[in-house]
Amino acid sequence: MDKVSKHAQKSNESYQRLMDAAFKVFGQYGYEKASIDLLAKEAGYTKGTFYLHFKSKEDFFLEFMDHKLSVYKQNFLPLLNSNTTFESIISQGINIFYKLSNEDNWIPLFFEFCSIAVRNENVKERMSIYYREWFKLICMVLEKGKQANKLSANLDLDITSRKIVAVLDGYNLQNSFVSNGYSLDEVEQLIKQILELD
Amino acid sequence: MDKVSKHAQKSNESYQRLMDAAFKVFGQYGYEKASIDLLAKEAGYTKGTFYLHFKSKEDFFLEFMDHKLSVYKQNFLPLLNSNTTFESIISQGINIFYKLSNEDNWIPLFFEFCSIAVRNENVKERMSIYYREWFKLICMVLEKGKQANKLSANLDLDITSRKIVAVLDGYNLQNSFVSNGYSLDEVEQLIKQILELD
Amino acid sequence: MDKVSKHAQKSNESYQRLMDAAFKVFGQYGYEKASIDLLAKEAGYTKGTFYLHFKSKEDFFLEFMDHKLSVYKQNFLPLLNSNTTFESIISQGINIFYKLSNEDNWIPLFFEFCSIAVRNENVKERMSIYYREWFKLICMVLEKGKQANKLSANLDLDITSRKIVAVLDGYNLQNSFVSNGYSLDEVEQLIKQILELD
Amino acid sequence: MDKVSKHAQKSNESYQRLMDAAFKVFGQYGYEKASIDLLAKEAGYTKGTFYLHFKSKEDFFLEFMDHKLSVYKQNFLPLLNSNTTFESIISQGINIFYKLSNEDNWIPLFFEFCSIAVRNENVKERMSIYYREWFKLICMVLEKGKQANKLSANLDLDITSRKIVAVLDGYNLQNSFVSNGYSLDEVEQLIKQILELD
DNA sequence: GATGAATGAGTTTTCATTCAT
DNA sequence: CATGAATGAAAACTCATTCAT
Repeated sequence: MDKVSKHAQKSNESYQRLMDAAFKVFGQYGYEKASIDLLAKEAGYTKGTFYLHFKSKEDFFLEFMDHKLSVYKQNFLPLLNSNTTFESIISQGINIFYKLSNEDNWIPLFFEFCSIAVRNENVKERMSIYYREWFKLICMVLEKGKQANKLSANLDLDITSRKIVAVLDGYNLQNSFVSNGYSLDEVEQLIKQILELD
Repeated sequence: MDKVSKHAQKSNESYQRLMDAAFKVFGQYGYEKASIDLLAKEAGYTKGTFYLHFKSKEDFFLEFMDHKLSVYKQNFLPLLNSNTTFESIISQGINIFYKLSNEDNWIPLFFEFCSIAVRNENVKERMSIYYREWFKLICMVLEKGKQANKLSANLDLDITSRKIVAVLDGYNLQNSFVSNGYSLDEVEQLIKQILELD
Repeated sequence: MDKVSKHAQKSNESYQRLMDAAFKVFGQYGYEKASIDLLAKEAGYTKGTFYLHFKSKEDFFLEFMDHKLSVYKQNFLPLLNSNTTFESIISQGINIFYKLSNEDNWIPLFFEFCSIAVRNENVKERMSIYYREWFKLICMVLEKGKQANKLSANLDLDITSRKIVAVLDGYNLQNSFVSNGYSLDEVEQLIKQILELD
Repeated sequence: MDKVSKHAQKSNESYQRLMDAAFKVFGQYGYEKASIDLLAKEAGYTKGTFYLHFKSKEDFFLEFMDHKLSVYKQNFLPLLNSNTTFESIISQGINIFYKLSNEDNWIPLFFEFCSIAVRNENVKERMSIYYREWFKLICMVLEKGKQANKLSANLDLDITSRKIVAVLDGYNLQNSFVSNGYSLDEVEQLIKQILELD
């Protein structure tokens, strides 16, 4: 293994470890209270290493956000190639959503994204992209439902996807603060009602 | 007069001015970046005066949150005594929600509440209370629908109120980041679908 | 003594002490290595107090420069109202210059001003003003020489004042690095040669 | 090969490139703000290479100073072997001085040397040597004037050379901050006055 | 020779909080 | 009631230097 690749490998490792640490630290402390010091220490490095990779805290946050939202969405891609029934795909989708939502730090992180986005155009832009991709992905899944004659040909997929996202976001919000809020079963039931599947 | 009894002084002018300033400053800068200096100056006072009324920034934030959420809910109380048709009450409610949501700083502030709540038990407790009261209020409205035979007697009001809140929250979230998201009409249509009014 | 004046008095005192500390600290360490920490400590305060009075290090430096250059020039004002012979006024002026130049920290500070001025437009602007006032003052003194028929009516005072300043600056520069450089007597002799007094 | 013998390696390409970079970078940013990173990059290398050649930033600066001042003086050596009239040699010297002074970065660098010298004995020592050599060189030129009977045999060359250097330094200082300061012609006129040539 | 990852001490700046007036 | 001077802890960011490759 030559010099170059050894250096590159080390660089990659520290980059990755900083990203991983960010998930934990930004989730746990929020953007403002997550210090670079803590972030770096959590990754097993010192501040200096952080600035070797990123030129500022905001820069890093943006990059981390891109990374995190991209990974988040990839979890849903298998739905597009699934061979099971449409109803089953819907259920699976909800389950994946549920699993991801319960990952430590994801919900706090998501609120952080929202909270910063309303004041920072760069972050807002990323949220916007994230939502659009979200809608598109759901539209693609719903399209399969139409092709399988499970959904009415009249159903406006754009609007429907937006409704579904609203219901899921609303569910997460509510469950963060109210124990014994409504259950996943009820989410599924509501989504099926929106899809006129029942 | 000790700090605790300060809660009783809500009629004070300085108290009110600080609350108003908080709505603006916390909304615009977020909790962490809103300095006491700025807060006090916005209210027309200096730091010293702030500490005359509140023992810490967190304390103040908590009291402000109580104040703000309480004022927020009061906007919906007229719905309970309204004499119009049930459908009209629903429409009115959605309109009030829409108007409040578009008030400057409300959405940023709400995200701030969420973002802090997931990490701070005191704030979380308040969010929890807020949501419960929200549910209760909607239940009371829906009860009128049942009495007017507009809603099925079988409809589980607890679950239904939760669904409605989710839809409204989800709508706000989405509209904060995606222009041309779904419209108020669609919200109303979806809520009516949930209520099986159509 | 009322509250206001007590507060104002304290404020004045800390401002003054910070200015005094600056003369010592900037002179001793130079702008870059003079930390706010040290500056404040030298004045008997902490960093926070510094930022109560000045919004940044650069801002402070500019204000300090104004202050210092203004005080510097005031030392020469008595020359304008002196009643002695023109030759004596010239000698006195050179002596004042000599005394000020040998004040601890003045020369280092002056080099600092020069060194920063070439890279910072704000500082350069101040240096430019300083020099122009310098020229003007010398012109006024020389004018007295003309009125007393000690100087040729043909002498161009603008050019002459510039030459004198150059000789004095050059003297200071040289004496900072070379011991046994040329003496004050020689400066006086050279200036008299420029003035065609000999 | 130890660090000390590095002085002998002045023919190295990397050495030369670092020296050239230093002229630019120290001139542009000043000693404190010129980072090794930038210095190395400007020379086409990386930090590591820098430390291969020099043991510290200060060390490098000292060596750079030696190098630069030595190159500076070499520009005047042709004057010693010139065959033209004494007056013409004087004019040539002033012109060389003028040309060098207007080289980008030279004046800022010179102020940097001064500014550091008053606080650093090593740097001061080099400035002292520089000035002494300067005086010596001028004395040698003036000696030619004496031999050609252009200068009075009574003229004290040591003192005269000091005066000339002061005038030149003063000219540079003044022209750095005041546009429309006195002109080269006036410098020449003043120097001739000092030499009693007029 | 040359690279660049990693460090850690140091720098400017902000800000919640206290307290004498 | 109200002020504002003073504090000190903590934050983002910089940079000379080292060293494994």
